[in-house]
Amino acid sequence: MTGNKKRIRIRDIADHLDVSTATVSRALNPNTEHMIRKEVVAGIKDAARELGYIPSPIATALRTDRTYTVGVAVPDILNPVFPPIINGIQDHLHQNGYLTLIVNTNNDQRVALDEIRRLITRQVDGFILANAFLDDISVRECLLREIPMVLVNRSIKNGNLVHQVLSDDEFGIELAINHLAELGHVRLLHLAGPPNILHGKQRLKIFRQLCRKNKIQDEYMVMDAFSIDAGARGAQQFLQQQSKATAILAGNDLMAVGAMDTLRNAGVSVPEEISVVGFNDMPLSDMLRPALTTISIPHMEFGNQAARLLLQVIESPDISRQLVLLTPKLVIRESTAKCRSR
Amino acid sequence: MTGNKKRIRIRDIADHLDVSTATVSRALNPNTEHMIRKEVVAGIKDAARELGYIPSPIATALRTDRTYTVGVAVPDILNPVFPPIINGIQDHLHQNGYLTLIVNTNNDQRVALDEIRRLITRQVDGFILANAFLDDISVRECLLREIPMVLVNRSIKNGNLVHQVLSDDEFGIELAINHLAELGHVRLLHLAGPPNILHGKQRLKIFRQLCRKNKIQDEYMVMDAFSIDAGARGAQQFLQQQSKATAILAGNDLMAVGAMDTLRNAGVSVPEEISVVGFNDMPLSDMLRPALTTISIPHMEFGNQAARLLLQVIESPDISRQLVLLTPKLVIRESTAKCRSR
DNA sequence: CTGTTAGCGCTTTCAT
DNA sequence: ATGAAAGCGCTAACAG
Repeated sequence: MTGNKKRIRIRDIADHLDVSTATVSRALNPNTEHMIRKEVVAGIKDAARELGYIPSPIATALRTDRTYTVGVAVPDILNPVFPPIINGIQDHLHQNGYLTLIVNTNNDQRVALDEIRRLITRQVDGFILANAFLDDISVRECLLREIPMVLVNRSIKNGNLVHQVLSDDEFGIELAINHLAELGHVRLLHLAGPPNILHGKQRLKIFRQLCRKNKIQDEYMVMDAFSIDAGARGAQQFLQQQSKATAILAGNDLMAVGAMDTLRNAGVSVPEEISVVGFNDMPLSDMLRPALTTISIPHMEFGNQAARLLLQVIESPDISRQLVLLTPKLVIRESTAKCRSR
Repeated sequence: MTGNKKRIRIRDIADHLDVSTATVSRALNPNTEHMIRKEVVAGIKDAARELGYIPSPIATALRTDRTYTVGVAVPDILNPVFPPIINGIQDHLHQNGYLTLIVNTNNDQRVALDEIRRLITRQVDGFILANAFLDDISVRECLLREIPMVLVNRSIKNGNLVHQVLSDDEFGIELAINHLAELGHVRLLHLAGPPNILHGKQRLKIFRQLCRKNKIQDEYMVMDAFSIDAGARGAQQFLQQQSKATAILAGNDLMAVGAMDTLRNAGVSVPEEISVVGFNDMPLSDMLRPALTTISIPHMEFGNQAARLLLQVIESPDISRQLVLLTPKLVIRESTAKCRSR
């Protein structure tokens, strides 16, 4: 009913108080507020409130080249690990006045690059990438253009080029292997993720090292995705090969889910015949039957830290490279049990 | 290495070819391209490519008041139903050159309103809201400000005021009740969601109607959330009350998960002793044990349709109100079985 | 068909 | 401490 159509601009406030637009602008900006007499500032703020002034972020962006938005790329929003990470990122960014632009890349580097470029065109102030491959063209692009960026959860081969927030995989896998060893398992199978992704390659490497160190027989299969389907295929192969392993360490929870499903369909019971350990402790992993024993990473904290780091980088682009390593923990549930050698 | 610092603007192309900026602008805009001689257009496009011209969406937005961004609000990104809906939305919007701004409102109307206002400040062209309460202040705000908006999955009391993409709950619940009736269940319990949300109120109402019509004993509990926890509490109450119901129709899958967990912990087996039906067919519901029988809604399609509708509304704001009703289907898995009266 | 010109709303020299 | 004025990059009257 109130035909309150017109947007209030700085000009309106200025006219209203008979000062210049420059003065209004300065009074309303915390960084320049000190340049203006206190009383004047107060008057301007009052008028702004009174008139219902809302600054135009677009005009500001055009003028200052800062948009207060950051782009976030995830490989697969359907993977339950990512929503909590996104949540953590948004929480922190939001509190600091930033907007979050989320894009889903479907695990495809080309798609990712396209999206990243679109966001660059939109002038985002920086990126948080959760979708990095070991050799990643999007990361390279950002590096080249010197756009503030932090990698979360995944990273690139040459990690010292970038800021990163990662889980301490070595520690995580050690937890898993110790747990399994204590249960009497001496022959383990690792369902590894794709070798072009950090966790795929690194977890496998650590797995093999630690097995050797602990005198445990190590088997492994390198799968082509961190998905339920890949886990299922891995388990199928495992059954066909008549492997002697008594426990499976999956590359992530989704793979664990797929593996358990296949084992169950084949009449192999978990954990009685085979123990399964996942990685991530994604939401709902406690609601599976058997509930999944897994290496838990602090999802939200991942997001928070990544956001915090990025804002730091945006403020001081030349800050030295940072690596934040978050410590995982073992969550023992129902999918692991004492080894009953077969 | 290429010190390619400077952004190429329309001005640069114009100078390069000795035409005016207006001509360049027109040549590069599909809607005005026809005003310019073909050869000139070609020349301009070539030069643009050659010089690496990237238009500034910010300048365009300032000038035209169109940002080609839309805001999407979800009540809880951790609920697995929403990621696929978001996916569907983004797919469609992206194809049409729009950017998606996703905000998570934690089921809180105040938070939602704040977020919506922030996005309005950022000049989004429209909203897709998946978080509506029956009486929703954010929806009211958008209505008041006449901002293009479509509601998806949830709606408001006075639905004819808004564009909506919803599931046909009546049909869905009918499917569920028929299924249960065929299995011999004559006493059903509905775990209803909060009555201030469409699905909470509506599904309960339909449930009661259809039970009456089918001569089925209806029981129900009204819970305060569509969450695992609420489902668990509902099941607890169910056990304490020593209800005679032999099947539970949960308000959504999360509630079903919580209920099944509680039943299992109490030593009540699903589906042997109690059948459970969910609603939504969220990702992973097929990986639960027992795998969840549920009413499946086409998540992606929800998103697609909502996006399609919104773009339509943005183009023609005065289009008549639309309601898109998507048909659910019953997915029978392991959580329902023949009634063995207790 | 094309050019001239005037802004969109804001910040920031430069001057006073 | 404040104001005048220029301009970020683009589009859209208006004029020819």
